[in-house]
Amino acid sequence: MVGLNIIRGKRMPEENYEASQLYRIRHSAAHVLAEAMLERFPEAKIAIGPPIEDGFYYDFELPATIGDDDIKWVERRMKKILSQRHEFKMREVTAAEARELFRNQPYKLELIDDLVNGRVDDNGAPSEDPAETLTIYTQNKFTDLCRGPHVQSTKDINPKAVSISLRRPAGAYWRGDEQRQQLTRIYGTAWETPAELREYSARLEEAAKRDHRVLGEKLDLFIIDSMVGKGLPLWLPDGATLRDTLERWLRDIQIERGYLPVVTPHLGNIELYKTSGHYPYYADSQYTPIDVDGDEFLLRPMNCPHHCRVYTSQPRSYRDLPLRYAEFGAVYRYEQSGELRGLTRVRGFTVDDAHIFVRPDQLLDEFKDVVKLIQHVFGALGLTDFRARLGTRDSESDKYVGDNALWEEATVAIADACDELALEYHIEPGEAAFYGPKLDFIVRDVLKREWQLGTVQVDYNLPQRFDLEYVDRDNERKRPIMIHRAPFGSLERFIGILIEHFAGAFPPWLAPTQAVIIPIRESHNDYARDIERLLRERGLRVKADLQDRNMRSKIKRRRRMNIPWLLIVGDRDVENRTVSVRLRTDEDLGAMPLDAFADAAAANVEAQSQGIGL
RNA sequence: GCCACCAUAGCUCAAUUGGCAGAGCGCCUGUUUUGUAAACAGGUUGUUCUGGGUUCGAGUCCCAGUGGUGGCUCCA
Repeated sequence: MVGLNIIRGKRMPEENYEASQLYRIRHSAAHVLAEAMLERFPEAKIAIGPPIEDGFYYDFELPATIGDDDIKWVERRMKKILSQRHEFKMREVTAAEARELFRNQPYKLELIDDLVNGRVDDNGAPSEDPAETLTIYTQNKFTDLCRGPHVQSTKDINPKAVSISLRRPAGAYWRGDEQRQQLTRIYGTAWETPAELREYSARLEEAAKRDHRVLGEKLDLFIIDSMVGKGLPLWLPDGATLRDTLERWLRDIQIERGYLPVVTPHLGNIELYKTSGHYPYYADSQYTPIDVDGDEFLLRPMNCPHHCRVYTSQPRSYRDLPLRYAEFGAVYRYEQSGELRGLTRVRGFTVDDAHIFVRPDQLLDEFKDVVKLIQHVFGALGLTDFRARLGTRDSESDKYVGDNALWEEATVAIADACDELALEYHIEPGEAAFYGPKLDFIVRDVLKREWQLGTVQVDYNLPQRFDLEYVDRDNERKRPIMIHRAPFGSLERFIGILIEHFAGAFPPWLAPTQAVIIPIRESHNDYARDIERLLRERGLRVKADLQDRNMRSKIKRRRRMNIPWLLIVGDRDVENRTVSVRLRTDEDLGAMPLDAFADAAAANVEAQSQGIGL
């Protein structure tokens, strides 16, 4: 097969992955998978089968639905082939020879055409250079169009370190194009040694336990209820407490930095979105208009149009800028049902939005301040594993507003700000917002899916479309520039990622319940209630567990809920006015004066410590 | 939206080739009064996702719908 890595945007584990033995093993395993599949389904059409992170896949057009039995059969057959010794033999062929060899394989013929016409290069990327020769690889009875490299022979692949049973067959469009044939993709994983395969399986199991959808249910944080609707999460009290804590924290930070609160409605007249350009450009992700007394209203997909109208509510002077309008604004977007996933992809979400209106001379500093704010937010939460992406306009697409000069200016401004902050970023064409380029902060969830969280965007277009102005020092009317920014991105997605990041064990300042008081006997209940009251007065989120059950079962229950501090109180504690502190890490700190605990806990929360030590 | 798979008590799961729908946890009642991960006893819990069909008989087989999961496409 050709090395058509249509894994756009997905990172390989290492820079030199393509040169590694592991890459060859996986590439070769993909060929063996194709060989076994052709034995099972001789009429199958083969597409492509590259190595990917942690494994490989191969796409097929199959004559029938594939079942578990087929997968098992193919896996057994692969292992059989791998246990024999078959060389991977490379041969150069002309295009004519290749067409003859693959005359019954339409996908291969299409690839051959593209290669010789120079429409794609070996990596599947657009290319100007026609390929001069093609290469094929043969092992056992299977030959594939492929640029290699491969292992020398099947004996270089340990059958015990290969598995194709990992995932069920999946649909995938030919060349990633929704309009084209849907193929059946079979994923496999392959490693150099069985021990590595076992580690990988263990890693998957561990990841499943951190899944925010699993923890969200276990910790009573949120539900997604089918009667309310897909992609519309309901926040339960503990989840809402976590969310509220984050909101208040960010709100305070923003007030310190001169942001001004605004509150605007979730609907707007369609004229608002025609003016902003959302209506045509964003149509695919909007809900159909709602008829209100003969006018059409849209559930808002973004908050910026409303904030632009706040700006125009008064004449503005150059002295007023920068103006920073902040709102935790709920937005609604139509997402295809198959794309919804827990809290990370929903249909209604809250953006920790702000729109900053600046003069041109203020743009760079203001942009840098925003990036620093985002870095501060990520840093405070220990989110260090992210990458910064500069999304630019795709020159071939027509889904953007505004002329090139403005886009160029905005893109340069972002790049300059990053350079001045020594922030590493990479450029991805086609990832811009429809009104301007943006800098995104991207993290991965437990299943290694990447999600965009924080974002900063520079926009010259909406100010123009809304005819925003300020009166400058020289008494001329000038156009402000707009910065759109959201450090969390969406509260829903951010918290989803945060749940996985902390594996549900939140630092005390975020934990919905920070401490539970567990009386040893019923006679200690009054003391437990006293402690509860006192700690609540200190601003701590605590509960006295007064249920009629024994202490040990209460400990077990609360441990499961990842409560940072358990305060066990018995006769000795009542007498000495102490609490016996047990940490969620199972460390027993022993008895400590109640006031000392209150001080230490309040200090820990105040400092937003990552640890739970006192 | 597309391809595939799945759906049994609040949760995790069982139910032989189609033959009376079960267990643990939870919940309720009583007994127990406990010093660091489950005291004991009894009780309760069902439109087997929904609607049709085949059959003497359907949790089990067939069709349609709904919801979920994995993947593709798309995106905060």
